[in-house]
Amino acid sequence: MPKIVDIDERRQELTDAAARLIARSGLGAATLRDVAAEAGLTTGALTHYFADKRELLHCTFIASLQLRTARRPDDRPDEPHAALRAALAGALPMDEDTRRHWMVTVAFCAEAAGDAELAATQRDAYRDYRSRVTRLVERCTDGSVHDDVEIAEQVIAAVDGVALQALFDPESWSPARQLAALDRALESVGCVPVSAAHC
Amino acid sequence: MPKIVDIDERRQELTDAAARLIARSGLGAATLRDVAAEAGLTTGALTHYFADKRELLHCTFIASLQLRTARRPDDRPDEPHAALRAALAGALPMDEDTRRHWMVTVAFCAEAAGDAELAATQRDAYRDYRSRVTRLVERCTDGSVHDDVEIAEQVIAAVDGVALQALFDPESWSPARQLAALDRALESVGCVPVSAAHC
DNA sequence: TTTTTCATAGTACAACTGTTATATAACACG
DNA sequence: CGTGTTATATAACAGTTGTACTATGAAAAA
Repeated sequence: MPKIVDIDERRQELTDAAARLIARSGLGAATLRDVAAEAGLTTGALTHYFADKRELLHCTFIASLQLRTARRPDDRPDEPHAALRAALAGALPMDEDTRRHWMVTVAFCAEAAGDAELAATQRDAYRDYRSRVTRLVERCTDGSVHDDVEIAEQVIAAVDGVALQALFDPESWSPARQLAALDRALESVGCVPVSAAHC
Repeated sequence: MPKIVDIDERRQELTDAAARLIARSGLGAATLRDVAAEAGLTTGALTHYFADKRELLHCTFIASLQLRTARRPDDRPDEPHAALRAALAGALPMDEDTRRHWMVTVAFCAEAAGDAELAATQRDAYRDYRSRVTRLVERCTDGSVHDDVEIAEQVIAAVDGVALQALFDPESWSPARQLAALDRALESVGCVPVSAAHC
C-alpha cells in the first residue's frame, strides 16, 4: 500500500551527506537543514529517518569508523605479510573516500571525550582494529616474538601518524610516499615478507 | 586614571578557559557565554578582550599549538640524541596540560579544513615543528644519511600516532609506555645515543 | 478505481547563538 | 578627594538551530 523506499539506503545517503559537510568544514557545519539539503531533501524527510540530530551524528560516526578501516574487496591476500600490509594500507587516506572518513573520525574525537556513547563507539572500533592487526602480526611473527600486541600498536601508531600528516598536507604525501612510510614501519618491526638481511 | 589589568594575562585566562571547554566536550561547547563563565567572567568582559568569537578561537588554537610542542624549560640537553628525544617527548600527552592542548589541536583539525586562516596557522606550526625535529635529526646522523627529512617525518608520525592512541586510552598508555614507544621508534631509525650493535 | 499507508515538504516555535548597546563599578592619578 | 578612564555586568536584538506538527503527494494493494 505504501510508497516503498530502501530505508537503509536513504539513511546512508543522509549520513554520507553529513560526512561530506563535516569533512569539509567541521562538525558545526552539520546542521539538520544543511545535511538534508546536501542530500537533496528537507528536514521533514531527515527527521523521518533519524529521530534526533544525535542519532544522525552517531550513525555518521559509526559509518565513518567502519569505512575508514574497511578492506577493499580486491586485496585479501593469504600471505601473512601481504595481508598485514594490505590491512594497514587500507587505513591510509590515499583516496578521497578514506580521506573524508578520516576527517570525520578526527572531527568527532573531541566531541567523544565528553560524550560517553560516542566514546564507547570509538573505543570499540579501535579495539576491533587493534585486535585485527594483532592477529595479522601474529601470523607474521609466527610466535617467535613475545609481544605481538606491542608490535601491532607500534605499527598502528606509525600508520595513524602518517595518516594525520597526510590529511593536512596531501600534496607532499602521495599514496606512494604513504606506502613507503608504511613499509619502513613494517621493516623496523621485522614484519617484511622476505627475511632480508637488514644487517 | 584607569583601572589597570594585564591585558595579555586576561586574554590567556580566556583562551585557557576556551581550551578547557573544547578539550572537555568539543568545539560546540565553546559558547561565548560558557567560555566567559568558565573564566569567571561574562560576555561583556570577553568581548572587551576579543573582537570576535573567531578571534577568540583563533587565539585559542595558536596557544594550544604552541604549548603542545613547547619545550619544558628544564630539559634542553646538549647531547644530540638526548635533545631529539626530549623534543619529541615534549610532544607526547604525558600530563594533563599537553593532553588538553592535543585535544584542542585535534578538535580544530576538521574546522581548519574549511577555514583558510586556521589552515595556515596549522600548516605553519607543523612546518616549524618538522624543521625543528629535522635539525635535531641532522645533529644525530651527522650527515651520514642522505634524507634527514624523511627520518624526521617517520619519527614525528610515530609520536603523533602514539599521542593519538594515548589521548583516548590514557590508562593503557602510561608516560613510561609512551616513552618506550618513542625509544623504539628512535631505535628503528638509528637515532639512539649508543651505537649499539642491534644486529 | 479506490483505499490505505508511507514519504516528503512546509511551517511554526521555543531555545540558544553571536553581537551590540547601555549602565554600573573600580581604580590610578591630579 | 573628586574624576575621568577602563573593566565588567546586564540587557536587548536579530538570526539560527533543533524539533514538532500539519498537510500534501505518491504508489502499492484491494
